[in-house]
Amino acid sequence: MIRLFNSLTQRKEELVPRDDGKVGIYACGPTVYNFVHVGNARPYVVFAILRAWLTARGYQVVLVENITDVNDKINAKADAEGRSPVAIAAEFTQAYVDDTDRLGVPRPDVEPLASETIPEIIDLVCQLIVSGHAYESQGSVYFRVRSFPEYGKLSGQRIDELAEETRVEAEPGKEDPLDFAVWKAAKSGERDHLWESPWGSGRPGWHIECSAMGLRYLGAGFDIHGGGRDLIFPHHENEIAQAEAAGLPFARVWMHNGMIRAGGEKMAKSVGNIFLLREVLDRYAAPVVLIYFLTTHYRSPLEFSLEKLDEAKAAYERLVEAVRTASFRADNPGRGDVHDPVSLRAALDQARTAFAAHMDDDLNTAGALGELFGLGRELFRYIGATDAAGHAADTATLEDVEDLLVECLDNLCIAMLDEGSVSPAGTPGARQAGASGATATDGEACATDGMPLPPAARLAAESRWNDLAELVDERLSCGDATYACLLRDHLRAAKDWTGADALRDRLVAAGFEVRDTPAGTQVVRKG
RNA sequence: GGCGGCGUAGCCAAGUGGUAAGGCAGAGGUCUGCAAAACCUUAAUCACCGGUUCGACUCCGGUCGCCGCCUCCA
Repeated sequence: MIRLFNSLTQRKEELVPRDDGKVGIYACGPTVYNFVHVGNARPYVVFAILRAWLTARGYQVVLVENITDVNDKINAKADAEGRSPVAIAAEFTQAYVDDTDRLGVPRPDVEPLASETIPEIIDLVCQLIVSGHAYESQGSVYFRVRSFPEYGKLSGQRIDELAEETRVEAEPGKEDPLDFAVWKAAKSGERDHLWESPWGSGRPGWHIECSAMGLRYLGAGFDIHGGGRDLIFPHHENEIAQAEAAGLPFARVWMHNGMIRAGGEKMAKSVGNIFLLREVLDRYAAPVVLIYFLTTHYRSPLEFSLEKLDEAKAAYERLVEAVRTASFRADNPGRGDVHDPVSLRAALDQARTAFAAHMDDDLNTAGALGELFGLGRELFRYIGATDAAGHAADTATLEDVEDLLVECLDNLCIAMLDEGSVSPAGTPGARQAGASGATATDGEACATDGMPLPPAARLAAESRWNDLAELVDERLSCGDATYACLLRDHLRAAKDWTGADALRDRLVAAGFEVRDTPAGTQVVRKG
């Protein structure tokens, strides 16, 4: 059973989709007048992971995330730069897609543009006018807030109190200061980014595009609507009013992510404490940024700092180490009796169950990740105990551990990067086998001029150490440490410490970190 | 002023009516030819004050502090 905290009711509720087995999610995306910052990226990540988890749970999910490309701020920027609003919107829409793509998180299923939803918006405005919930005035159309008794149900505000405290200035043409524009008449001199309507040339008000797009793609009474907490009022409140006053039930569950802060204050363009997503991704690999996001519950505020990213990186590397170790030891179990994996098996079951339970419980990614770390510790303990006893590792269990870790991390959209790639240039998805012969994938990239190389393992088996040694540097230059590892195993077995150390130095120079294990030399690529 | 949230070890952060996951950092130790990685040990009367309860960090009330929204904002 999936439970989600619903801002509308202020409590966790069981997810009961409108249509059996299907979940529709609408999340508020950016207004494109600048590069997105880390704060903008949080909902992008949160709702992508919600979709991933619901999908893993067997639901058929549609995630709609709008791009608001019609907005006063876009026009303001265009004016300031002497450019067209269309050009500004196009530039930053592309930048948004480029930047968020780098997170390595699957894109939303639909990313509608406000500018492509104008007919639906006009239609909705017409319905509101017909039903008496909106009125035209001087070419603009306003929503009559007092005509909608439920106004304030999401934000917990009462209309009368809003009226008393409102800082909204009375605009000419408004019946009530609380009323808000659903359609804005073109100002004199404006030419771009305008559409014809029954009320003359103009553009939609800020909130209505989301009502229209949500209804268009997910239909009335859709399941989940998400966005940042700061959007609760007035944006989401108004979305509800516009849709429901028109007789169309809106979202049933509202999810709001907490704000990212910097220096104790909300990260916001207006505060000037923003860190652009692209800047962060230039310094930290995508999975590290995801760990940073996901080790705090999505509803809590999250402080941004480079130190926290560094901690996330260390945490990520521990997970990578666990996956790498499970993989390497599964491939190189060692000799002797198989060490009893009962405790590791228990940890595996525990992690599998608890991970899912945490995710089911309002997307508790922090708790879920904790389970993975716990499994990692049990894995390391098992390996340690196995080595201490001079036993062999249980291959099947280790493979199960690796599979579970990778699968769970995949649910969190956290890719296990090739360790050499724990740097921004990394390619997601590569999994290193970890064994002495682990770098086969890299070796493939290195042409051999059609000449089949003698497999390192065969040379070693035949004790042709000189032949092996001759190939070490050549293969190392191709990123293949296989030969070096096997030669080093030989040197260490012969207690040739000088030779073994020298070879380690060469491996390090080639970008590898070297670890001696009872099962042989393990190398790890370092970025 | 109204609405909402938060306050858990040095830092970050889960969580539960029955004596507190995990990550980072620190200290000591183990393993190792030396390393690396890992493991072990080590730290919290869960902001404060009351109340309910056999028992609360977890429920209720109050206080203090911090944050968000009420204006554009993910």
